[in-house]
Amino acid sequence: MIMAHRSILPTTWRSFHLQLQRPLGTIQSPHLFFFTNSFHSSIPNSTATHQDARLFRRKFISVSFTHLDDALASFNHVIHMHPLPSRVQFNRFLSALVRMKLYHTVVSLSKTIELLGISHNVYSLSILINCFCHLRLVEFGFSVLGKILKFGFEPDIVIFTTLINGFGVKGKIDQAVDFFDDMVAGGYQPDVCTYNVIVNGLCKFGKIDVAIELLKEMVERGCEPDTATYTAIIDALCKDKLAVEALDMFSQMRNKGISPNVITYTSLIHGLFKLGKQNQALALLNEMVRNKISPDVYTFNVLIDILCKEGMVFEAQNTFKIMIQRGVEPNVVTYSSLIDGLCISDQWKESLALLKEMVGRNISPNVFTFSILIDTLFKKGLVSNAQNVIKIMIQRGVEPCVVTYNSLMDGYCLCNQIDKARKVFNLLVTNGIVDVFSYNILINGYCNSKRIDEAKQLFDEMPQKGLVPDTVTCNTLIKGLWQAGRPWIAQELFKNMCFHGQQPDIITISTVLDGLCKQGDLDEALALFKVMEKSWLKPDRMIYNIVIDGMCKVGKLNDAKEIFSRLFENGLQPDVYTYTSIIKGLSKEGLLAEAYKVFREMKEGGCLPDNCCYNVIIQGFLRHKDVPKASELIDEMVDKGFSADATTTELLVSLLPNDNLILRKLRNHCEGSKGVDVE
DNA sequence: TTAGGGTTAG
Repeated sequence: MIMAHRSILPTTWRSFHLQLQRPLGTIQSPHLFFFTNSFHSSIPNSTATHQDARLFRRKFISVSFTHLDDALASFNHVIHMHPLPSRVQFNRFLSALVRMKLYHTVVSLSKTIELLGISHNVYSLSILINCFCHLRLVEFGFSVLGKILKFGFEPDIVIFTTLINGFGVKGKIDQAVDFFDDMVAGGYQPDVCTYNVIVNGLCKFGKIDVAIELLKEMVERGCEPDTATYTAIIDALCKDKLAVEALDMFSQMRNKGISPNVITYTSLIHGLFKLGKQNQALALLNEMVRNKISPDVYTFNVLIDILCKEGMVFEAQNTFKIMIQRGVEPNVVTYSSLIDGLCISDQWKESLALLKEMVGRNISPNVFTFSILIDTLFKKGLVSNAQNVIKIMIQRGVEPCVVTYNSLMDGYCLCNQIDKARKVFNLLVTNGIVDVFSYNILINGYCNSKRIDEAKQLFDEMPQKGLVPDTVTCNTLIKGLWQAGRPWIAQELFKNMCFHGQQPDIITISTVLDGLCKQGDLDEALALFKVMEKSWLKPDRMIYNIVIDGMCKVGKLNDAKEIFSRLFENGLQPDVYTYTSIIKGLSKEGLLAEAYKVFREMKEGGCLPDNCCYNVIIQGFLRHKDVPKASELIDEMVDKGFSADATTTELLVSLLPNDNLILRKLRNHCEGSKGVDVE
């Protein structure tokens, strides 16, 4: 869908770039830290001057840092100074780290601050709860709540909202709702943030309908929804591919006088792009800029990623330049998307240069960045390079995840080291992180190595691991089973797959259809073909050819003719295989005149007979003892540089004396072309 | 000085 509109994209993108390049009046100045390694210039040391110390203190108090290293340098300075910053100042500092999503760091520094003798207050404990919740450690958050109660502090709605969110982050939406109800029963009035946490939890859990109901109820309960409420729902609708509903919700919020912000626009733009609605997405982007809402790092990341996935890396790089010109600092996501784009378009050297650049700018590659690189290396067959990158990744403290290991498995399978892939797979099982992708890769590996029993065994064990085979799993195994000569099991699997609402791909269907035709199960094949014609997955020429050939082989010529005419109705053109099947079918039934007519007419349809087609028609005439017509066609065939196949030769030998002129001609031709043995 | 919504890999 996205590809279909590609031709209109560049012009529209140029106009967007021009829009963005215009000054908005409120453009932020670029962060100085972006171009310098601020960490090294600010490491505390014994020679630091009194002026330096004042600078660090000021930096700490004004929380003017953009990187972890920079923040830590400030922190390490102030904790050695007298007097120590106040609890309020430490809390401001920790809050800044929370905004940078540095939750682990906050937990660790909180302990340090406490050890310095700075006692907690309700805000610092609230910050700590928030960090535990974001780290999916809601239970730790509750133990901090215990501490709050022990200290005699009164927990407020902010703390309860944070804990409700903690359940939501872990996907425990029922517990989130229970806790919300307990809180209301305890006399606490939820505010818009509390509702938003529940709405977002419901959305993330796939319960968008319930979230929309809650949106309506909020008003009745005296709490007006805000931009964040609508944005959470709009984003969920987009991710559920419900673009119309998302746009409807967008107008609904504006009609209520609730203004969309950069997050709302980014969600919608992202969703519309993903759904192939480029024009609408670009219109919104322009509208957003017109409304003086500046695209931020998330917006630019969405644009860069979409451009990269469209293969428009050059445009993505331009967008990256504009982003920097506008003072929006790229992050690990920006770089990962660009690296991915460069890898996709085979610009391997450029992607490594970009990796170097990001490290130089103090942006650490994460598990996504490494996985992109590793996957590309494996797909290029550079196994040892990929293994080296995994080592580097581990050395840098980035833990490989199931995606990384799946790439490793796929790499081993690609170079026929299936047993090594199995070892990795077993490791994933032991660690409880094996997923459907892991199974798909290994099943495919076993199928390609002709170890179909192991492939089937893996497929059968998936439910025990709590995994449901997906379309790829089924398609892979069906093809494997068929190639391994197990058509019945493959057919059964195919039926189960359709029964469970999974969509087989066209290759799987053609494999199954071909098998059914070869078994002579034409009724089943025809039924499947008819279902396909009515479905979204329209039969292609290969599918038509399989069915027409099957019908012709069993003499169902009327059915074959009907399907042949439908091929044109569906905007497809027959090829030489289609004609050959029909000619063969007609000849077999003794309808030589008709077969010959089709043979001559196919040229008019822009399709020339090939070697096989000539042999088929010649065999038809020979089988019906029409030697003059056969010899006329043999002459024509030889003149065109084709030769007789084994069956034609066999028929000729049985029909004609050994020194026949036609045979001699064929023999001479075949000796010249070292083709078929005519003796 | 404490809470909520948007971005990257197979």
